[in-house]
Amino acid sequence: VYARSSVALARALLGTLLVRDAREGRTSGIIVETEAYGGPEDAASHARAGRTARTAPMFGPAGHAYVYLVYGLHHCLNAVAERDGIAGAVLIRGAAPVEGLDLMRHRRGRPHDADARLAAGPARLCQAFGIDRDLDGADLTAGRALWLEAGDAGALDPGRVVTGPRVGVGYAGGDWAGRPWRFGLRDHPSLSRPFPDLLPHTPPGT
DNA sequence: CATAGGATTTGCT
DNA sequence: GCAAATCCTATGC
Repeated sequence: VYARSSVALARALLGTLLVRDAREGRTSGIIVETEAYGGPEDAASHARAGRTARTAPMFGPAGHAYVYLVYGLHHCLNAVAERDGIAGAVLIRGAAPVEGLDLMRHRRGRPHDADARLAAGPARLCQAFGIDRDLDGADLTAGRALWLEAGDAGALDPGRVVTGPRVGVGYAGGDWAGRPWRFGLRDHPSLSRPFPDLLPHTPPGT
């Protein structure tokens, strides 16, 4: 299921249930926003520098977690795609909380946040689900600490799926920053941020 | 070995 | 709207 292109996997993960089992309890949520990242050819991907100690999981077998620390204080969760030896991963950017909302709120330490915002954003999601680098490389198909369930993904309305440019990758050259590799459910309250309005395509520089 | 910068979030102006 | 928080990685000398 995971051993396909990161773009295909990013689209497919929408509507699936992300489940975290920890000592403090169980938390889960429906994934509503993802982003695809490629291999060394993708100037916006961590794999752009080739295989390193940090990015090794991206080059490993599909269905494992790639968790990294960003800006020195936030964690982000990816599901590894592509076959073993080929780099590719899907950043999980937002989920609609289903189970363990109290635990999520406690982990977040922000009692007044709306339910839908508890895991809206890649770093908020990791904080709400209690995900850190201890889970880097974890097997998401083993069903132990962290896994994905098909759930009622079939109930997802394909007409609600929208795409757009990936977030925060403006440093990437060429057309990499502009590729519509971000996927989400239109107008969902648990998006990290709105998708840009779909406008008629205009050539660059106009 | 030194240093620049980041797949973010939050709080203040 | 802007900048701080904060640390690890990647790169260059």
